[in-house]
Amino acid sequence: MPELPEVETVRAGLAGIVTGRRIEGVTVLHPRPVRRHPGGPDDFATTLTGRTFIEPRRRGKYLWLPFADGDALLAHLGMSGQFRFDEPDAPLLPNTRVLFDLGPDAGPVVEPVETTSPADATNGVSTSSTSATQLRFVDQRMFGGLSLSPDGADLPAELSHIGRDPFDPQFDPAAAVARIRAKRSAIKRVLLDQTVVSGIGNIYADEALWRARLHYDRPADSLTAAKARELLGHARDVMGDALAQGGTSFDSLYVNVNGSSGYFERSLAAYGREGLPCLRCGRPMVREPFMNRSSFRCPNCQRRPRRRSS
DNA sequence: ATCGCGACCTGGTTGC
DNA sequence: TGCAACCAGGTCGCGA
Repeated sequence: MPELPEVETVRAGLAGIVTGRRIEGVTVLHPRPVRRHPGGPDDFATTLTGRTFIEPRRRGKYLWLPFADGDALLAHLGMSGQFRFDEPDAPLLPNTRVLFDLGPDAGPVVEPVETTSPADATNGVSTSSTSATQLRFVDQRMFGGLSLSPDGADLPAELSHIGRDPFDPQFDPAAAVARIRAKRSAIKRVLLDQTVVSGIGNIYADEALWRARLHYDRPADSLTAAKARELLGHARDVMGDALAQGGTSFDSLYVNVNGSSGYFERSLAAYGREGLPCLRCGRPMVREPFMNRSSFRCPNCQRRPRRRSS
């Protein structure tokens, strides 16, 4: 599921749960998610135990969970990664890969739920649990990964090649426009290139291109600076809209995708709308393969570019 | 140096 | 009904 808005939702959820807490133990159930950790699963478990989290951070689709000692736990959700927070004896979801047992929350004391109140009996929703202390990494396809990044609290060295995302306070729009226009590749390929601008994936690339009325195959260096600036603005706007929606439909206990739920019903104008009318002109949207994946566009609003003349 | 493709995985859905 | 093929929102490394 994860492009920038989804990863940011996870980050914010993790921030409320792990910050200030100590790792009491780590269990690696499958070695693949820690494949990028140099010491392997056993070292991953032992080296993380005893460390204390400070507030999680994000760049693009990457997360890192800094420790008070200056190192960090680097995490990428891949295509299907989730963090879940559960009671240690709760049944494991399928594809649970790594367990982190956390010590008690050392942060501000939370008002205990008044369970004897008749008012509470009316809403059967359990909104909090004082015994949930296990952070779980669940990942079906295992494209995601976890590793310890030495001295990575500020910015993991592994992310040095990842460009700033549009929500980064130090994001430089003019520089991003210049990087885009320096590429001869198709504009969608450039949007997906995380070294140029990070955080944009297949869905939001299609949404941004639809808003800008651009065809995915348009050479990036054929865009005017104004058009490139507009496109970046659309990318940021659509991800901001998704983030605003995502923030509301989550149970704060579960740091992530509940997998199901109505979160998926974001207002998408392009992605997944094959055969449905373009929300601007009414023509049926089409799906076409591009870079071994699906691209959705309006055949009227987003015309295929003429071939480059030189 | 840059670009494009295939590999890496599991599981749900589609079509014969 | 069975089974193969296809599809999934990402990233990396390799060869050209």
